[in-house]
Amino acid sequence: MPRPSNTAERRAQIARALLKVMAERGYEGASIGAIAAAAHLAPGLVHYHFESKREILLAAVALLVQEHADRIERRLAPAAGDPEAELRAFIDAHLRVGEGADPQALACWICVSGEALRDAEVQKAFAGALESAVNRLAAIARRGARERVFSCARGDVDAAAAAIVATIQGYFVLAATARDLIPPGSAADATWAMASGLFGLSSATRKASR
Amino acid sequence: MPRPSNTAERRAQIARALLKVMAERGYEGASIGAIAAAAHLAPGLVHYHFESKREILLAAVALLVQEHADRIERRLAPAAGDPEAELRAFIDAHLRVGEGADPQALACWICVSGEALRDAEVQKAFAGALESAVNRLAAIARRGARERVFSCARGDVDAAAAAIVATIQGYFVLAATARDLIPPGSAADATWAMASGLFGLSSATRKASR
Amino acid sequence: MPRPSNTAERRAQIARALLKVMAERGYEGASIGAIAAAAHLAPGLVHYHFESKREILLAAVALLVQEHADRIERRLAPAAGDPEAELRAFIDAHLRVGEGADPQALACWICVSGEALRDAEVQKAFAGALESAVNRLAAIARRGARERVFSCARGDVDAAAAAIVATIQGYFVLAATARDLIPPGSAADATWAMASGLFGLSSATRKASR
Amino acid sequence: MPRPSNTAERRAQIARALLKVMAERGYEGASIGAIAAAAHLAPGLVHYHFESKREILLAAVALLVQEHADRIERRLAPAAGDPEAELRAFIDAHLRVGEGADPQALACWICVSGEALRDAEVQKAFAGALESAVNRLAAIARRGARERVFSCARGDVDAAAAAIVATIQGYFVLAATARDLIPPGSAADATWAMASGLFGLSSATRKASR
DNA sequence: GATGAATGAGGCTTCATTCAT
DNA sequence: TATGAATGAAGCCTCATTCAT
Repeated sequence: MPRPSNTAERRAQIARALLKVMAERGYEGASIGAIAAAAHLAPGLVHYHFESKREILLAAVALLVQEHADRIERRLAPAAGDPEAELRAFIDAHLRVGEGADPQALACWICVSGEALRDAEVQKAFAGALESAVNRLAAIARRGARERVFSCARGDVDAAAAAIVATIQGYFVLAATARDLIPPGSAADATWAMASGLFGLSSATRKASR
Repeated sequence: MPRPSNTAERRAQIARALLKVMAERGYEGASIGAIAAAAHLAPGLVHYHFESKREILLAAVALLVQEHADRIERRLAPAAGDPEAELRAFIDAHLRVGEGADPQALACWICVSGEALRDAEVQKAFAGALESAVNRLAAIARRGARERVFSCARGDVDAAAAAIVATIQGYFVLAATARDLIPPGSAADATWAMASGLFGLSSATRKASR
Repeated sequence: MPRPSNTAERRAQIARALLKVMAERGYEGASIGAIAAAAHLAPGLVHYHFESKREILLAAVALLVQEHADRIERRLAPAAGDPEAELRAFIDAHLRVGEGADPQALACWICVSGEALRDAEVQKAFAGALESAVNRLAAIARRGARERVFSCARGDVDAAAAAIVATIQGYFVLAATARDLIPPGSAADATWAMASGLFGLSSATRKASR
Repeated sequence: MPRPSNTAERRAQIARALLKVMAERGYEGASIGAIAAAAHLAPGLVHYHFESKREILLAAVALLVQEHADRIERRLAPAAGDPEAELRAFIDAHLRVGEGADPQALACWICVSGEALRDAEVQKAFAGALESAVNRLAAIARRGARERVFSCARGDVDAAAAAIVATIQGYFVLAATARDLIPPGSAADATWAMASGLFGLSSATRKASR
């Protein structure tokens, strides 16, 4: 009678430990030993639950992406149905809180972007997360266009969505590496102003922001 | 008969080799041996010219930053005096060519952002480069505001400049990790549209772009 | 099912291997690889049980000192209670056997004295061993003085003890580096004669020696 | 017309630099670069004047030995002709000043004893120096015996001389590694007392010491 | 003689991974 | 499942030595 498997929790525990260590030492710097220590596990156990260090990274990225997505959706929910409010919520969810919140996730996100350059699987997960964001934004934009709230040429929606995601991503990098360059509290507002430029929102609407 | 020192060139040679290797293997993955090989030098020579691997990184970052700055200035020169043209040139210099150009530099830039998280010196250099960009942009914006080309609240100039730099930085990340998300050729235009939103450029002006 | 730790034995095994290698190649010359080989272990294992090479040295010194102390005490036991016999036993234990015995320990002792110059911890252990010897001798001398066997000014006891220890230490060096200078079998006798000079032992007593 | 050779001075300069560096880093720790720096020379020059690092060591040992011998002879000169005074001068020359004097030479001496274990040439030089000391002492002792100042069995002279040299050597080690064990100023006196034991000097004579 | 660059071997250490228990 | 030991491959760095100038 095999004891009930706890592999799932263990895996999450280990993946989370990697995020913790990776945030301050990077992926290469996160040794199995350090990960095990952070997870309060014996080193040998790590390779019982994961084939390789890379597998842990993949699990960690999945965790990171999932938790981020969940958070965004939670923030988006109240604004459901109102494109402008949704757009604003989307931006705020990323930058109003995200600006200072969870520096660990921020650091990991940067690390992951680096690993994505060299690991196809990581790249896929990372790009997938970005794509989801773009798609989410594009959906909002399309609805806004349909409802005449946004004025955006059909074909430009994807470009616009990508631009906003790029801005958010760029703010992440700045926040993590050159925070002083961002006037406090300006990220979300400036992004909103930029989005206004993209979607032809009126000045009036823009002023109303925040 | 003192031999003429060739340390300066050697250092540049080695730093450039690091950029080459780092682009495809990351900083940690760029072993001294690999760097030496890429520079066509004996391994031992690397540590003759550099105290440590980290020193090479610092030199490489300096090189990267300097060459980037030079390129930008070259692109900005023709537009000197015309704020709108300068802004456009600034964006184009980063995203029109940069989009596909020099993937090596792009990858290195991402790597460096990651190292900046853990190394104060790298962080300083990286943040310094971003700050230069922000300052350059802010100067353009201030002039534009003074000349009534841009409408931008005094205090928002820095925020606006940071926002544009963030967007560019974000496009770099997307270009390196999720290129498919960027409709070809859209980066510069979308950024211009966003900048228009920030600086209150009229539709008319916007259409004229590119 | 925690595996029973064998670290203690392994550490001793490795420390002993260091002594072995150090005896013929010196401390610097004792590479981790050579130590591992002498201990019949994989190289990587050495650093599993020791933080650094220096830690091995410290353990080895402790071992060396302990084993030496044990040997001395064993030799001293039969003479317990008779100051003169104890003094003689102390000298013989170091020089009668020590003269030719265990050249490995002898060489290591010299090496350690050298390392003590540069490593505070080693110095502490080395000086501690010497101090123990001095104290042991001083205790014997004090008792001898109390019992009127030795005539020794109160304050000179420590100086006398140190002098004898110095002589022994000096013989070690000579034995290891210039054996020919020591007429065979003369070390213990000459030291005894010198001790007699220090403690005012009568000629008669002196002739009785050995 | 070749420029006049300065090799001799250069060699001495380099050998002396080795002594300086070796005193604080040991022989292995004295890299050619460090030696060159200490000698204010370019690294490449060292191997122009010496075949190998080992050659420098041999030269340095010779220097050390020679300078020591010179110093001793200078100290011995005033006492020439009086065996007891010579003996005392010999001891004082080594321990009265030597106790605290020239810690660099002291450290080097310990280092050299260690190298002597592994290098036949060094061993020869080191043992030679000790032998000279023993012979010098033995000559003094023989004369003292002839003049009835010392009472020392014919055959024991060499053993006695070796014993005194051993004591001195041992004091060197103690002075360098466990100075606290030597009551200040006691080394020479205690050695003299020991020598008295060896040479049957009367109490009266002993008290006159110092 | 002198200089600074070049070479390549080797050392300490870290680490992902495997394994016996 | 879990543990701690074991393995061996690199990696960074130091260094004696050689060389071109």
